[in-house]
Amino acid sequence: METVVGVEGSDDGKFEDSEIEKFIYDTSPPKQAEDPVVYKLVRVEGDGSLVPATDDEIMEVADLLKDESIDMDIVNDNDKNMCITIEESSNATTLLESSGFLQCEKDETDAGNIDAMVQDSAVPLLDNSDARDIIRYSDAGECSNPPDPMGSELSPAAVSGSSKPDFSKLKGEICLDNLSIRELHETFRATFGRETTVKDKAWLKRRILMGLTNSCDVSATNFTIKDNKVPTTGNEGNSKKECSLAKFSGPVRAMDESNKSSAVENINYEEDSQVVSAKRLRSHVLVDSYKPDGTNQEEATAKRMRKPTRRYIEELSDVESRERTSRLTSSYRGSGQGSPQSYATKSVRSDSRTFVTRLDSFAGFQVPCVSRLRRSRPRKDVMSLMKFHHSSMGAAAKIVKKALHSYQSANEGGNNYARVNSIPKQLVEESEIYGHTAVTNNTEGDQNTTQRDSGSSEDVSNDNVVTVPTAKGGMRRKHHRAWTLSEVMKLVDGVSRYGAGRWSEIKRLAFASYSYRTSVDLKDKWRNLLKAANFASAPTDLMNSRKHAVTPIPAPILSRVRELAERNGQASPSNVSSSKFGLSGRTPTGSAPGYL
DNA sequence: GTTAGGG
DNA sequence: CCCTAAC
Repeated sequence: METVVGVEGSDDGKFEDSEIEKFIYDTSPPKQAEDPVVYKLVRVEGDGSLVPATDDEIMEVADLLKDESIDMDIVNDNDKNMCITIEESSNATTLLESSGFLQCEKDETDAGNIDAMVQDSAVPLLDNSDARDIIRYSDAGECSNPPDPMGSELSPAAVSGSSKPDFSKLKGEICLDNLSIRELHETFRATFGRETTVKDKAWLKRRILMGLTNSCDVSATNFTIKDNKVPTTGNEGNSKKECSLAKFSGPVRAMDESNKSSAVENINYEEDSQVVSAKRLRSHVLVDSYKPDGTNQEEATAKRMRKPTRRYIEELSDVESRERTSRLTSSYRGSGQGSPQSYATKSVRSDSRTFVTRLDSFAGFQVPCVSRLRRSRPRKDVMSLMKFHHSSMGAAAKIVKKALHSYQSANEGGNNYARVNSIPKQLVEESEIYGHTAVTNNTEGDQNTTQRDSGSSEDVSNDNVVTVPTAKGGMRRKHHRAWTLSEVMKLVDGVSRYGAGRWSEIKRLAFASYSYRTSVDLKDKWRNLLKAANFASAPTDLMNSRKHAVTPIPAPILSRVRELAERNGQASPSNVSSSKFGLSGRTPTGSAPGYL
């Protein structure tokens, strides 16, 4: 709690680059701790008594894993480095679930051997200082727990080379070094609620630190642990030590007290913590930890969080756009040299929406700015917000920026661009084959694409972004995604099933896998189909005549569309002239023609 | 948040 | 496909 509070206190909202990095790294610990929390909870309690929410927790974990795994697969394919975690995480989690949790239960059964168990479980992990493993573990942490202290202690560098580890390590050593073995034992007891016979100072220290860290995290977020502790904490002096230890945990958690942006997140965290329900906590943690999957889950959520898309901002002011362009160019060139912030910004700007989206989902941050769904145009209010508070962005925006940035820096391998760029491509490809898709040029995309690789130009079509001159004189970006036959068929099918007009339903049920097709898109497409269908039917076979039709829709489908339209009492908008006069005549069944 | 329509 | 008005 203390830690959190401290964070909360800061309202600044400003972050430095370094801070950002910290932020990113820091975020992982909480989730990591989570599992540990459970773990610990079970074990400790077992020592003294029972294991309450364990089942639920497990279930939840399983669910979470499930969800994650689904979303993550894609990510993983794209970039192993970036998403290290995701696919593997699921595995790891599973592993943990089976091994860790089960183990815990086992421990519970015979409390006598707890010590041994602890040793067993703890030591191996520690010894395995393989960076890769640790990372994996921690990532899995979303649902499982990767002992933060362990990771930091053993292989600081392993954790993406952040500087955090050193800090924690240092602190921990200082705290415990002054304690005698007896004191260590006491501390141990206070921490774990049981005695230990181990005489090895180093081991004790390690264990305590570990335990405390976990417990601290827990205590900060969850009451359960606290409760566990309470019984054992009766001893005097122990509490004191705990406090110091708790302090220690603070840093580990990595929340920079001066870091305002993270503060926001923390606040939420805390709030949830108020709720005893572990379940809730869990879910929350996931959110905070930037569950990659977030995007996919509820578009609505993403929408709310997102910050106005660049393009909108650009559109708002010509100056801005100009600036952006220049910046983009320069930034791109100096990707390695520029300050991190500029780098991040640039990268974000440079790429198309898809990219950003991808980014967010991959990294697992919640990037408000762009939802995975294609266009997310800012609401009016948002725009206005941006306009008026240009200099002082909202907290959310800041956070996003930060997250993005951190993400970038985390993956800074020198070739971020290439990697990043590849992501969108894959993504696009995942859903469909765009063999016949019209290729538009994507100015920005091309730039990036070119850089990364050759022969990727085709892919760009996925994220078609075209600049279109507007009446105002500004340029507006328009992305186009040709409707594939399969999509059209799905649409038709959906309409037949759920009825025209229930676009959201159709979108949800029939187009669940097409994130880029919104209900509005469906509606528009249907409108066009209707037009086409009526058009084709009335004259001769216009369809055949126009070989260059943008979307060659097979006659059968069109006829089906017509049929459906009729069934639904829809009339073709284009045929107004004919239907104008024959309101009653047009519809055999007598249903309203639909247009007046 | 959805839909319908106009641009 | 974008943007809005209505609901």
